[in-house]
Amino acid sequence: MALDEQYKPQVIEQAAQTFWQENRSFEVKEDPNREKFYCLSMFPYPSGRLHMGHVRNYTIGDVIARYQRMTGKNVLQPMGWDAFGLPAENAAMNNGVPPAAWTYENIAYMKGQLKSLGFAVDWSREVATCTPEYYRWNQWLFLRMLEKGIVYQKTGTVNWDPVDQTVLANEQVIDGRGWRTGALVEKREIPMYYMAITQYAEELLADLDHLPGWPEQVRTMQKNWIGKSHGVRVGFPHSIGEGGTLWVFTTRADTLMGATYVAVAAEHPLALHAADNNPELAAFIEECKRGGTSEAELATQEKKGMATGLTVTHPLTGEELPLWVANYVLMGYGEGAVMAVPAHDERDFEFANKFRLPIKQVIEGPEVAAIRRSLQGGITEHGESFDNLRNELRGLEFTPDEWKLWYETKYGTCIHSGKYDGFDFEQAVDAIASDLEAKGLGEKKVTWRLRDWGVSRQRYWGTPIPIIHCDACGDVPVPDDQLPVVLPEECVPDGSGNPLNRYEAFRNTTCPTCGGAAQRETDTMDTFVDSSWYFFRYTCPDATTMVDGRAGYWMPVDQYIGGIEHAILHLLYSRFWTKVMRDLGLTKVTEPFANLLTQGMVVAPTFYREGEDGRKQWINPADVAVQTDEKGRPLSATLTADGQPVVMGGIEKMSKSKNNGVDPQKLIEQYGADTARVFMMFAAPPEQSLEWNDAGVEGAYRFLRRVWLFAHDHRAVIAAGRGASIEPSALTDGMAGARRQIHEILQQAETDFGKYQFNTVVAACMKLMNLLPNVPDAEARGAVVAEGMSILLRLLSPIAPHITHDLWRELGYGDDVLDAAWPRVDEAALVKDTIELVVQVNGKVRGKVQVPAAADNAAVEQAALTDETVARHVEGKTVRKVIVVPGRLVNVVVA
RNA sequence: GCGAAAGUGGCGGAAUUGGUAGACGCGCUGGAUUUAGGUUCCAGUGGGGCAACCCGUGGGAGUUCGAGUCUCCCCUUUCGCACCA
Repeated sequence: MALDEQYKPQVIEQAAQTFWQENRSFEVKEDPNREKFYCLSMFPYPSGRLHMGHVRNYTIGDVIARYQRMTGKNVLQPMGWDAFGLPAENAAMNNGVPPAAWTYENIAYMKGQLKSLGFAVDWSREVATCTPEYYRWNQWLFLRMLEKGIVYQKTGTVNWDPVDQTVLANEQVIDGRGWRTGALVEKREIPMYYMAITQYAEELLADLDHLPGWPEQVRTMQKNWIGKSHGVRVGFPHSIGEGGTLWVFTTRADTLMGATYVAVAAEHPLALHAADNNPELAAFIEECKRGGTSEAELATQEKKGMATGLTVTHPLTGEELPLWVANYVLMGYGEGAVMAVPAHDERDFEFANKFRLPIKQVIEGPEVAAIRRSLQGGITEHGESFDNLRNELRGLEFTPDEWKLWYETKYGTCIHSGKYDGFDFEQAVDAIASDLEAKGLGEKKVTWRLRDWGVSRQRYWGTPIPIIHCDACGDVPVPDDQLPVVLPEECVPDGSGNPLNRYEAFRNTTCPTCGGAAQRETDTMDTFVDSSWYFFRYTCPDATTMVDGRAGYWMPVDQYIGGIEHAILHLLYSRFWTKVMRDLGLTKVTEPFANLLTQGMVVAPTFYREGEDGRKQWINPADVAVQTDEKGRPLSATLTADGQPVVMGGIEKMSKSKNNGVDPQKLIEQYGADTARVFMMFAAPPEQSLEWNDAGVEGAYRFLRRVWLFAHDHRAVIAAGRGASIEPSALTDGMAGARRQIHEILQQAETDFGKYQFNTVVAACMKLMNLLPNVPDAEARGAVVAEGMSILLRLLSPIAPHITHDLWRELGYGDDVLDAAWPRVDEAALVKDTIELVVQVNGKVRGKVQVPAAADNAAVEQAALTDETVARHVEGKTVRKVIVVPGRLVNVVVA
């Protein structure tokens, strides 16, 4: 007994976890007679240790899984490892250990960490993507997609480090330079395999409307990413080289009459042709190749361009338009060429303004017409009349604001457009498209922003692409009976290219078709392939095919939980793979994730000192003391070790680079898993970012200890009251009031649980805990306290499973709170005789009145007007109307 | 640059979705217990004012009897941008 009275999380958590393990509490089987619930958290990359983001993600998932189980569902919650990827290669370069050994070691350690958090995971279904048993199905499906024409080959642009002679990931390019060598990175075109996700663009877009369980913002982001746009393909005839037509795509064909030049990407064939006898242009094109390939980098770089000296012909006016090469036009996007309408496109305007290209207004909307009227006869900042200005544009430089004032009109009426004058957007597009079509120089067209998915990676630690290159037979798919193509696990990358290229035993093979000597493809697959279907494999991890019938029971995932940073790529690729699998007859589901919860980041304060070289040295918050004023406002911070000041760097995402991480392991050792879980659920709602706070952790611990101590102090009371039936009408007013509050809190908690708003669920549990010691010492106290405690334990059990597991048994409620029935509100406990109404005068609160719950509006009005303060504010004024919101408030409108 | 969000006390956040702004927790202040530190317990805590009251949800306008919530403009911060996962 004496030992019991202290809250010792390490002891009870160990005992609870042993109980679950011995009883195989979380291993589940398909049961067609029970409603299933597939609860899935995004699997971790085995980086070495869990970070707080993991802990938060898996705690949210675990709370949902345990809650759904208590509502009676057959709940599957699996776990596995996204085990291929770049960090393993980087680790190998640093410490000489092969990526495989490093990865498996990390998995073993992190699995132990996950177990110590008490997650209700069915570990018998564990999957690691770096095992041949898993990735053989990446290869198998790749080959099926190749057969169906969904996988194909073409060239793609990569970041090339000329010193290390290797391809770099975008992450490895810093300010246009290789992260290890510091060399200027170049763009390089290499052959790659692609997955034709654009074949599914229409369906991927349309099905977003059938995902009501996804956050609106994620659906919008995906919609914009897919980017369906209706426009016109326009041809500009030219006589460059052997002559031909330069094609562009535009969504604004109504502005075609305002096109004043045409720009192509540096890699465009016409640009290359023009450069043949123009060294200056050739140098410029070379310059455009510098820098990385990421869209953000390309879009924010300074706009550069150079005239080719060549022209193309405007398809409608016959006018000759200058042909430019511009770094803001991308070869891999659309036609690699654009028509430029500086008057009605901000980027074109900026470019035209810089290079003094003509600007021709062809659209006028109501806003601009109004400005024109106001300026009529007036003088602009440039000292010229508006109409003169338009004629003089060629010689003037404009600020973007000036341009906006005169020309920015989204949609309007065509002007200066010959036969199209007076047409609106739709009429102009229709007329121009049909005129172009008649000349064979254009037609209406739908285009997509979405591009096909390049899956080839020039890296070692990934799924080998199952292709064999034979001099005689070409590129030959590896036959199914030779799968998997097993990745050798002993290589150690050194930063210069893919070690598989030098690994003869892997590379050299025989051609499956002719039997002659041949070479394996050494590129591996993008790791997004691994994560695009792992949720299928969990349902049948030992299947001898890619998936089997068990997937039919569990899929789709009922609740998917993961970081918002995956809102587009991972989720889109997974949706695509699921549809491909469906078309191959492997599944009936068309969307993998019915409901999606995108959790926020874990952030923490940062501190630093500036070194002599001006570099910031980041100091861990654990080593810093913050001084506050008497209201608790932070004033300054000092390093605990030397007492000298450090700079407060603001709140940032927990990261190694800012040295503001908190190690979950230390937290668990100090306070236990339940405290960690309660704090994480309490400090913020799941979708918002969560600010780490050591004092807040203490608060969570204090709360759990109070629960523990109260339960132990009131064992006898609870034992006596447990199971006793409560007759609401026989309770004293005080007791009925206490019981009503308990059920009101339960009602609120129920709603919040349904919304997955766990921070207020914890708040509800705290309120219950504050209430229970104050239940009046009267008849039926034991029964009410026992009821309240059983509600508290059940509400809390998904969040703090260990302490509630222990207390549920200790207090004699049952064997296992895991399968206890979810608490239900007793409507009879909620009944009130009188209610309090707020009385406002002209919208300001002036008083409160008690009225019978059944009072009608007239009686309520009467009561409101007799309130002393209200009467004072109404006195001498005319009551215009009285608004009564039943059960809420009365608003007296006076004048 | 493009796309998507967020902004409420000293801090994390709450607000039945248009109806009492600040639940719950942290911090802070005062008190009790303790040899002391810690723990625990009690009280207070948006700002101003003796008070009546006034002000207050990033800034500015608007709709409404009533706006943190709806509409428009602006500012700031965060996430994603196709080879980090």
